[in-house]
Amino acid sequence: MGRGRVQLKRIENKINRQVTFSKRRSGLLKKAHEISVLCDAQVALMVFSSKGKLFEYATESCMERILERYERYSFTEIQCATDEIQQNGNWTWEHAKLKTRMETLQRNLSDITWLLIMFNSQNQLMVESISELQKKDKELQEQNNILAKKLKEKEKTNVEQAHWQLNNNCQDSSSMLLPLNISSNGREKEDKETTNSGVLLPWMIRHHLE
Amino acid sequence: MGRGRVQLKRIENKINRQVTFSKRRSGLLKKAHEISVLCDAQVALMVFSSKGKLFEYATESCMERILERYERYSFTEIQCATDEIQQNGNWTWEHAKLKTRMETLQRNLSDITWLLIMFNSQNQLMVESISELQKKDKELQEQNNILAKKLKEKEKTNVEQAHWQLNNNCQDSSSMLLPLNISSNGREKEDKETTNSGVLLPWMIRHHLE
DNA sequence: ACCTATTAATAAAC
DNA sequence: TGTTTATTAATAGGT
Repeated sequence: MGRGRVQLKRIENKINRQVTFSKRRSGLLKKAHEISVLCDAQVALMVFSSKGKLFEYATESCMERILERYERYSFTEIQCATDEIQQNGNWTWEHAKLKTRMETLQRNLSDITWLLIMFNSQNQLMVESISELQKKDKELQEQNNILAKKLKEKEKTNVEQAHWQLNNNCQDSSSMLLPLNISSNGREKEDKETTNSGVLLPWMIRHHLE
Repeated sequence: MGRGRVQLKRIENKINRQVTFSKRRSGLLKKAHEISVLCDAQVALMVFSSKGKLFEYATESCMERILERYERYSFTEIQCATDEIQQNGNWTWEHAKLKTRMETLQRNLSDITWLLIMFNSQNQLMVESISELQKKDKELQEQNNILAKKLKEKEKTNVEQAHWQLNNNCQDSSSMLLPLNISSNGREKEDKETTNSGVLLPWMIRHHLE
C-alpha cells in the first residue's frame, strides 16, 4: 500500500528503513490497540528498533497484567486437563497425569522463554543506555576542562592586560580575541550496531540441559 | 477497509467479534513480521482472545533461535517419553524413565529460574547505575553552566577594561565581544520509566515450579 | 511533517 | 474456517 509493491526483505537504504520503521511502527501499535478494543482482546507488544530503542503497547496499561494473565491461563488450562482426566482408569490416569505434568513443564519453558526475551532486551537497552551516558559524561567532563582552561587563560590575560595598561597605556588589544570554540553540539552518529544479542545463552544451555 | 467504516469500540455481536478477531489477529501478526524483516527490528507480540486463548509472535533473533532449539529439544524429549509410555510394554520401566526425564526438566527449570533471578537483580543494578549516571550528568552540566557563566563575566570584564582603555587611550577593541553561546545540550530526554524490574519473579516461583 | 497514488487489509456476505 | 468483493486504511515515495 503505497507507490509500488514492497518486497519482504530488509530495506537496505538506511534512511528509508528508518522512515518505514517509524510509519509501520505506529501502524502496528494502532492495530494492536484496535484489535484489543474491537475484539475485547488482551495485547502485549514490544518493538525494538535496530538501534535497540523500545516501543511498546499493552492493554490495561501494563505488561505485568498480561503476564499475570498468561500465567493464570496456563494454570487454568492445566487444571481443566487434569480434572478431565481423572475419570479414567488407573494406568490411564497415571499416564495422563504425567502427560499433563509434561505439558506444564513445556508451557513453563515457553513462559520462561518469553521472560528471557524480555529480560534480555531490557538488559541490552540498559547496557546501551549506560554506555551512552558514560560517553556523554566523558564529553561533559572534557568540555568542563576546556572551559576551566579558558577561564584560567582569561584570567591570565586580564592580569597581563592590567599590567600592560598600567605600564604603557595601551595601543592594542588583539590578544584578547579568543578562539573559544566550545561544544560543536554533536548530533551525528547513533548508527551503532546492536550485535550483542544473546550473550548468556550458550553456556546456559550447555550447563543446564544435560 | 471493508464495507463501511468501523467504530473503534467493542463489537457487540459475538460472532462478528470472533470473526474480526481472527482476521485482524492474522493481520497483526503479519505486520509484526513485516516490520521485523523490513526494518530489522525485534518484535514480541502476544494476543489473548477474550476467551483467553493465546497467540504469539516473536522475531527470530539469535537468542530466540537458541531458545527455540531448547524448546524443541525439550519438546522432543517429552514427545518421545509420551510415545513410549503409550505403548503397552514395560510400564514400570517407562514410567521410571519418564519420571527421570521429568526430573531433569524440572531441575533445568529451577536453574533457569535462578538465572532469571540473577538477571533481575542485574537489571535492578543497572537501573540504579543509570540513575546515578544521570545525576552525575546533571551535576556536570550545572558545573559547565557555571563555568560558562564565569567565562562570560570575565569576558565582560575584559570589555569594560577595554573600554576603559579606549577612554584613556586606545583606538578600538569592539571586536572583542564574543557571544559565547555554549550549547545547552538540546535533545530532550526520554523519561521512560523502567519500573517493571522486579515484577515477574513472585508468580513465577509460586506457580511454575510445581 | 505533510501529501497522494497505490497497494493492502478487511467487513460483509456467502 | 475459506473465498470473494467492495471499500476503507495504510503507506511508499515524494516534497
